[in-house]
Amino acid sequence: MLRKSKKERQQLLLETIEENPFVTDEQLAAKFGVSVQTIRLDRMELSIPELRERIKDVAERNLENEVKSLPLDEVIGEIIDIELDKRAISIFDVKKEHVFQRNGICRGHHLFAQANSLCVAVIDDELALTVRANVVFIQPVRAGDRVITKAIVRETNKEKNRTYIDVISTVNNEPVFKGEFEMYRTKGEGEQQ
Amino acid sequence: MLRKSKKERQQLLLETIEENPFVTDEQLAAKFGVSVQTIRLDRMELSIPELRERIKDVAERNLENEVKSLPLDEVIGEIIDIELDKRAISIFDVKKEHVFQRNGICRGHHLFAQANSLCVAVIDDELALTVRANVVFIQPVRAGDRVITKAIVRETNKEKNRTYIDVISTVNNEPVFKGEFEMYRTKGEGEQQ
DNA sequence: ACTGGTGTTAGTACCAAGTGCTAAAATGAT
DNA sequence: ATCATTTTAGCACTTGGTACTAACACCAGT
Repeated sequence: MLRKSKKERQQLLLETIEENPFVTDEQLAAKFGVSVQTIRLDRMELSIPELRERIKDVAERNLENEVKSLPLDEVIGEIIDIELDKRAISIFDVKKEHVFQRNGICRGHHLFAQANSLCVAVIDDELALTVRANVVFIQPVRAGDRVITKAIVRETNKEKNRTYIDVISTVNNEPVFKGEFEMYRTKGEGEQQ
Repeated sequence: MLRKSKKERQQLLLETIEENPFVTDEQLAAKFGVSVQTIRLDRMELSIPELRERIKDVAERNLENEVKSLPLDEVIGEIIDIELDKRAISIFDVKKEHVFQRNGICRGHHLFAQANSLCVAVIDDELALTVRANVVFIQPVRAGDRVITKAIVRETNKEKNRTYIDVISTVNNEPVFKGEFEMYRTKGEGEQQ
């Protein structure tokens, strides 16, 4: 086996550990056909921490992320008031993970998600699906802002299995987002898709 | 200091480790005013693995999660083709975390997010913000579906700093979502420095 | 008072996966 | 051949444990 040069080996070492941080020095030594000590010298030179530190880093990054990723399948924002089939209010605190790094402005789909999930929640039915939505982003929202979103049921058409909801989101009482949502619901004639 | 009973201590131990998996036996012993050995017996009885295993578990959970949580602040879906200021295509695999538990149908805001972030991406500008969106959810999308979304720039109005984009999402060539997005941009196309 | 059971503590040997250090080889280049 | 670089070896020590044995401490029952 043609042994690679130091430089090549160190480059590969970087890539290997990047790809799989759970690899031990011993495994690396075997992989590159060198001694464990050589791997350790390499790690020193490249300032790569030891296995346990690497794992810890991954775990710590994760623990932060877990908080971020949880809202993914829950209601976006916190519902603070609800009267089924009539109206609902939720609040959503915009954090730095919700904004564009470049300009600090909240990504539109988070505001949409808050409004949309509030519409789903306000409907007193087993099944509530969004059929159509017309939304307007009135003012940019930034990290640190607290968005208060109100959903008001405008009309329910039992024949068509539709509910129409008006949504308005504000920050400091200034409107930042508004939308009209047309929702499908089963109640009445129980028509399933 | 009244020392807690074994049961109380073990309950608290569980909660403490749940909350902060990075705590060592020594720290726990200090916290509960017992010996390290007692903590270890407790862990045995409760089948709580040692610190390193706990950290590793968190880290491994992460590696899975990374795929899930990354999209939160990146583009939703994977862009597979893009021609700046003209058109773009992304794919998004719907997983079980994207759907309502109750009926297995994808939450609308994920489809919106895919479309919206594709619109942001297709604009060749420093700043691109959604101003208005009219969207229609044509057919329910379910876990396992692969949503292919195409964004086509219809028009750019340089005076108004606006770009209008048509979006259509399909599953197995059947349309499931469509939308019209009005985007704000700082510069007209082809005016980048 | 003696015995038993539960709970707690102490101590030892051992492990993985390292760090930190010194020193000796092996290798390559001039 | 000589010198620097690179690699290897060896040893002591560290953390945060496991696994096991042995010793206490304390309270209850007969």
